[in-house]
Amino acid sequence: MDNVHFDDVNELIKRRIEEYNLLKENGVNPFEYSFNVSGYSTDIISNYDENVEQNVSVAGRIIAIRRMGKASFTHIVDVKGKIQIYLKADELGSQYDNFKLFDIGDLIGIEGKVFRTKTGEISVHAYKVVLLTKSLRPVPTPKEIIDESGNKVVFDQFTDKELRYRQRYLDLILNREVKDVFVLRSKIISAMRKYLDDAGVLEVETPVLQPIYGGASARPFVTHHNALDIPLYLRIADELYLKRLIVGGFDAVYEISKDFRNEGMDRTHNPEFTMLEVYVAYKDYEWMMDFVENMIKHVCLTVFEKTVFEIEGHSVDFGQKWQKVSMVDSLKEKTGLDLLTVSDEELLKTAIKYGVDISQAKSRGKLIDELFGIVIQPLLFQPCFVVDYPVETSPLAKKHRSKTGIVERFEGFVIGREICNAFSELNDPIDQRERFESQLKDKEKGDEEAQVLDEDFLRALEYGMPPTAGLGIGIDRLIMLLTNQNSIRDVILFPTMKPVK
RNA sequence: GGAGUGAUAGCUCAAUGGUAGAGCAGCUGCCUUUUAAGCAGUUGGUUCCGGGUUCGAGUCCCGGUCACUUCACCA
Repeated sequence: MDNVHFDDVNELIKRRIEEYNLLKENGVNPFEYSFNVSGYSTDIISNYDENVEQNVSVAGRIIAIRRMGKASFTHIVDVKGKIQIYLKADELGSQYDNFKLFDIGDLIGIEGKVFRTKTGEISVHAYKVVLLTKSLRPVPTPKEIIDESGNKVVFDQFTDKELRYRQRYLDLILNREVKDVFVLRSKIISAMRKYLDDAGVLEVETPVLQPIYGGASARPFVTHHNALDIPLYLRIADELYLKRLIVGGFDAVYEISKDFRNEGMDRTHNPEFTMLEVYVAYKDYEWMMDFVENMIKHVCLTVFEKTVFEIEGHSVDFGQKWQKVSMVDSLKEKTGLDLLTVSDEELLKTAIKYGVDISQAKSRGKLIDELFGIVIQPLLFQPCFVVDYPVETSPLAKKHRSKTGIVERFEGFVIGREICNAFSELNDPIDQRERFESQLKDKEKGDEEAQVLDEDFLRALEYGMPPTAGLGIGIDRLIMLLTNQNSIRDVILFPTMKPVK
């Protein structure tokens, strides 16, 4: 005991260490090396056949114990779910005595036969029970019942959000639905990869540490490389590197990776987040619209086997053709303002009228973005593509082939939330240089998120980039939508937290 | 960054400015098909941290920490 170090020893931990010592005295290894498992809890239950004797071996963590003297019931959870175990003293002998020293939280292995109890629960009648890992910390003990209407009711649920995020392992042990969300997250990303791979798009990896950050409007994290003695930035987007690869002759590439933006945190923002970017040569944004639409539909069908989702009270159908909404036309319709011809003064006046905070909007492009966000965005429930963005808001997008002052860009929206951003990529290096220079002017005006000029990227464009369609999808937000989660922290396993103390 | 709300036993929560409590978990008994098992008994507290007011502070005041909600910014 004296050589045991816990930062917060209490009676419960002391008792568990005592049990750990007693078990060792009984010749039990409290930290076993392996255990052969024949199947998982929920599979055992669904494969039960009362006419066939089935012997199984399962392993899992004890979440409940009901001791009745010379017999006991315990529930264990494994990766798929939970199952009840029945143990009898006269059948287990010394193993039963050891079981008396087991606690909620311990990991155990069981061999036994499947049966149905008097009260109807399919369980495992153990003829062997071994301790696999002794849990030295008390695990919280929520309890649940199924009420008359068949709904699950949980008592003393582990709900403290701070503890759940900081100690996600406990959250995963105790809240089944949390694990389900992350399994879905994995499946969604797999389905996207499969779709992209099957479409002949090559998965690549580009630098996270960049001497010049670019590809998005955001403030970066800065770090320092000791040997080179230079600052390096954690990437805010993959865009400029992926386009260099298109210049290099790959004609379709994608990357799924973490981006980092040094900005505020809230329900929809984590400092590091997962982004998918796709670039396909010889295609334009019209082609990309069909591509996104089909990819999302494919994900819905393979992971959820449906295209209609109930999201915040709205029935959203990812199976229908996505409607196109023109930013310029819709704003003209609602506000009477023609973005293409309006003067700066007139734009400012209208922005104020609709409640745009002009102290934050440093540029014309930002004002237009804000105005759209307030006036039109909340109206877009069904999946749709917003098109016809003014050139000011999109420094990396190609000018529209027929409409002046407009770029070939679209953003996908679902129930008023943006889920993707794409353009016909700007590949004219002279135009690109002018756009960067215009961004520099915004930066001088105080726009900290304005993009910086990347000379090597311009040089790459000068060698010639084929016409290219590009796409970005914020994966975390897409997963929030599809799994009906209200906070980005509920789709990120270990969200960024401020350290305690 | 602003505003609001909150932090009490391992977990979930109570407590007019007046002895910090309950349920679960734990511990001691009894109990060989229970299931929020049951019955009897019992342990457990830096009330987030630091000041202040008061005869007396979990409670009121000030400062701080962390979280959540919301606004701003952004994806």
